[in-house]
Amino acid sequence: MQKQVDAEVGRTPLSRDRILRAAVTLADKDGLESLSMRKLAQQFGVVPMALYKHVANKDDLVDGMVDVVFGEIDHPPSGTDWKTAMRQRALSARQVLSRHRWAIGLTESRMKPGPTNLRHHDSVIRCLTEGGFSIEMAIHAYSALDSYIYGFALQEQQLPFENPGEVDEVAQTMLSQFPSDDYPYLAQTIAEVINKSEWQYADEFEFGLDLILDGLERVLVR
Amino acid sequence: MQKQVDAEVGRTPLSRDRILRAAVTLADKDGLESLSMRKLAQQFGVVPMALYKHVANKDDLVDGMVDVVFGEIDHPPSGTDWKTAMRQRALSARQVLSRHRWAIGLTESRMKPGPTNLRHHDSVIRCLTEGGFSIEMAIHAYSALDSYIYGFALQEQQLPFENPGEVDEVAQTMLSQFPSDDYPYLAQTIAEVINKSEWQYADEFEFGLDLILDGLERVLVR
DNA sequence: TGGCTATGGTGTACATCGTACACTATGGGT
DNA sequence: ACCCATAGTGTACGATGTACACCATAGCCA
Repeated sequence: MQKQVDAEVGRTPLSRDRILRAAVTLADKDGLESLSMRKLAQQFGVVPMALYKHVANKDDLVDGMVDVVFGEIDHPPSGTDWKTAMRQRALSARQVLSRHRWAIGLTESRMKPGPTNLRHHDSVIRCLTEGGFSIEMAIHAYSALDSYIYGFALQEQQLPFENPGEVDEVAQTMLSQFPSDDYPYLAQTIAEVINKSEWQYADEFEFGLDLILDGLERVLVR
Repeated sequence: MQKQVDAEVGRTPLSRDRILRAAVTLADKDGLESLSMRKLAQQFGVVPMALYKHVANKDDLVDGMVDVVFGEIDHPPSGTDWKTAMRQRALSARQVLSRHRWAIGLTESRMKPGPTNLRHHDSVIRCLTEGGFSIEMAIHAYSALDSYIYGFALQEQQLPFENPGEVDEVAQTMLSQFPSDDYPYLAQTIAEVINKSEWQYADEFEFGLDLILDGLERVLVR
């Protein structure tokens, strides 16, 4: 009987994996805020409580989603020097985090990291130690790099514009909003941004990244 | 009549400011997750809807809370070189963010920054340009530093332990949890952490911070 | 002095959420 | 032929944000 319904609706059985994937795409589209068990269940043509056979509760769901996202980040490739490997990983991480902007503040999950996470950490530390870092220095380096990466993603997420095209417009209205005498330096900065057309915040990423990587290299060889 | 009630209960009139402060301390105590309009209203012995005379809705409330928090961050002090000034600001920011851990992921508020925020930005840019940075370089520097600061706070917030005392314990259970053959480098790292007693993640902050500051100095004088 | 209106607090009501709990159908193993 | 683990259903409850209509007060102008 139920089987017939399933067949009619063209329903594949649920699974933690399918649920997590659907949840991620849903969050990508509408934000995590508006992701509810009910809407998620609807995606599968299923009653909300059905999800709870595969997921302990909403927190568990979100933990799983975060794990999926972090699984998308490339490991530092082997076969190159640590610097380009870590650089590549950083770029991948930024891409992934900007694809799943909702995941950024959410790393409470990592209180109990999944295997995906652990494997990634292992890869990174391996890359660094093989590149000549002591364990202690590797910790320093890893912490510095990831802080920068997540922080950048965080800032990028909360800019008052979404597309590069909007930058000028937003900047203009900001300038007109407040008397530039109140915030002279800020006003000058905004003017500069308007001036050099095609400025994108995303381009800032590599500047800071290289600052850190170069700094690490310097303390390494010392 | 109402006045009598107010007097009996010892009630001062509400105000946006009082509400925001109460909300912040409440969030500090129990986390933002469990901050509800009802609980907040209860703090004042008032019905939930009363708050809406001073606050547009919960988003507006949170925006206000974030603004309060960012107002606590020291501006870069004038009268010193840019490097120590910016260093001091960074330390202050970290302190504030670790005092209000809930505020870290929440900067969607800054989509419409309050005056507090604008004034702070102005201060920072001023500090940098007076220190010899071009506007373009100041943007680079500001972005790099703040990305690092927020990212570090984010990471710190989501560590699997709260007090330095727990570090060893957590590390031990982690080590025993997974076969160290699966994650050899990670295992080695954890062992190292256990080994050097009194390791605190907080100490990592200054390493990365100085990495960035030194890097900035170098590109400045170049 | 008396009444008008803006302001701020009240009460009720509703939609939406996460999820506990009891149920039913199914399909594989004995 | 039966049993039982597994997966999906249905109903129900408490909590939450907030719309809307209401009322008390205080300050103002006549």
